[in-house]
Amino acid sequence: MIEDLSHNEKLILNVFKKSNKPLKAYQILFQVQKKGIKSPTQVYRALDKLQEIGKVHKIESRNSYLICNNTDCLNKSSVSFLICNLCEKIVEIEDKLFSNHFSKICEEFNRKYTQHNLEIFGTCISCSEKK
Amino acid sequence: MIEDLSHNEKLILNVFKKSNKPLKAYQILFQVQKKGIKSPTQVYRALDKLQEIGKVHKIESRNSYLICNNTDCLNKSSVSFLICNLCEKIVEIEDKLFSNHFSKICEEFNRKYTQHNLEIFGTCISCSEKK
DNA sequence: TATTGTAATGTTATATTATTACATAATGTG
DNA sequence: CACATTATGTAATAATATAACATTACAATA
Repeated sequence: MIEDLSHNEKLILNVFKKSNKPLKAYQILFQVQKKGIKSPTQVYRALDKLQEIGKVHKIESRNSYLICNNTDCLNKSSVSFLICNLCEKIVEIEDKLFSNHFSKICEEFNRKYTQHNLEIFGTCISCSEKK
Repeated sequence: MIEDLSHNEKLILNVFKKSNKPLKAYQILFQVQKKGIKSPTQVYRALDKLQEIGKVHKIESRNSYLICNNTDCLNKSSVSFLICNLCEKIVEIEDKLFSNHFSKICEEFNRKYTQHNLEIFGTCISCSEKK
């Protein structure tokens, strides 16, 4: 629940809401320094919490973080993204299907599925048209 | 072709061959310091090349690198891994199927698939049995 | 309201991962 | 050999992330 976010957590969530783009931890830090947050630790703490509750996801290959606009994101820890290889625009995909599919794959390899991280790179329509 | 790897590239590929586990750049650096390699730059350069030719893949969520044992890996830039969430054992999955599937998803979103990065987390059999 | 326990914050330092920029050496080709 | 190209070496620094510990805020309850 967003209501019980702490002061710092709300601050940083707001930075995401305003930008609606993937952000890096130190970009966020620079944004909130005006508001009194001084150290990376504080940012990373908030990011951790926001990730735990599924409001923010990390894009591993980019070391960046993206707000989740799904009202109640299923992807607490599992995430699937489409990333444009040219302009870096990123879209999150909802994915019950993926989880089921990946669970089966895990079974084949004698593993118990817990979560996944999927990044699909491709050229978005506007970048395709620019050529 | 492995034959036309440079001296440093071969050195570092050998470190992977000996360990056969995911390695971090600075772990590699410590290993090869005996052999005269002194700086991270040198390691990262070799890693870049090894990744380009598909002999090594990066595991983004771990900032680590893994040798690819497929004789001629299809996954030059696309990779799919199973990662044990407990012991961190990692297995690479070959995946023509994935690429096809992800291409279709890209089409649905008006994108042209280029590559992907998939990390499926799950508990491996030996970790399951330990409980 | 005083006490006390917990969660949140603040602060400093440092670890880890990766790149830039530039200098030097080695190697192949005309 | 001369020259271009590729590989190496070297130093500095940027970018990302965590550890450790001090302080404050705040709610529960005696």
